[in-house]
Amino acid sequence: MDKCDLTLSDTALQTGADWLAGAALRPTRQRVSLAALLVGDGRNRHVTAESLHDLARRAGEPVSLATVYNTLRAFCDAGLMQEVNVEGSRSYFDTRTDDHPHFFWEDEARLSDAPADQLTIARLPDAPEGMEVASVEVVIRLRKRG
Amino acid sequence: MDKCDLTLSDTALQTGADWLAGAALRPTRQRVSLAALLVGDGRNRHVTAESLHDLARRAGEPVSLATVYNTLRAFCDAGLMQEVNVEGSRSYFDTRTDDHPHFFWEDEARLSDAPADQLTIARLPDAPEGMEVASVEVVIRLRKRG
DNA sequence: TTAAGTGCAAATTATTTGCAGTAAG
DNA sequence: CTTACTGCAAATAATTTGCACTTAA
Repeated sequence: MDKCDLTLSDTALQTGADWLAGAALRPTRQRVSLAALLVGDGRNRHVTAESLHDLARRAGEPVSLATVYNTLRAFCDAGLMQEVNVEGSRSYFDTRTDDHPHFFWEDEARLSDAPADQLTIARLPDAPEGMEVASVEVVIRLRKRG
Repeated sequence: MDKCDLTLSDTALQTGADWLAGAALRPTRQRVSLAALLVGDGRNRHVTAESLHDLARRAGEPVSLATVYNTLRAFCDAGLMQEVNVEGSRSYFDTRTDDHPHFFWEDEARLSDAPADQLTIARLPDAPEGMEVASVEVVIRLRKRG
């Protein structure tokens, strides 16, 4: 309930563990912590390795940065998350895995979901001969009005 | 005429120089060469720093990799090109500067324009309060059918 | 002449990997 | 037990930067 609570609730940890189990990933302490931070409240989350590492540290669940990288990679490989390309340098990861549009807040370098029901692609270019569409990424870049 | 010609034609160099002049960029030998390689034939081109560096070397117009990076950055700042985010690591640069869809050929790590007239976005999410849409990036990822 | 551009090498940033120790099945 | 995971430190990859030299205006 308390959004500033520093420790993960048991329900959050359980949700995280279930999420891992669904992908047959070994539920180590680190993975369960990260999973709980990512999906513990049932909402989608957008993180970078760095931001998730910070979240974990602040929740009192320390995990090495290398493990955060490896874990995010593992979660993506397992189909639990997807990588979103918005910025040349950093990589962003999203707990929602279907094709949906994103807002990228340029001044904060933050990524969030854009309301998918407000996006209508009436026509999409055909895939060239012998190719198929793997995914369609839509990123709406935002800046402060002024 | 010869698509395998190793040296830049005078017309290509002239086109490149004009392109620079349009943005009030000092036409150094290196910049004119790179500009000629990018827009010399009047068509859009999608490059990475590495690929453009290779192109220059093969055209007998050697430019240091650092200068290629600095120059691409300068061209973007001047509004002559735009950066396109498709892959976490590498940055891609496009000589076409309006919002238009891209194909990203995953197996070749190659970027190309998708036919813009075949994309129709009937509805786009509203920008959140106090924000405005800076750009809309659409990347269609392609893989071999199979 | 002078401010800007170039090239090298060194620095930075994001990410991955080797390997010894630790823990899950 | 055995194989996979973790964490550190070192390696890698893409890009940027400091600085002495060169060049366009």
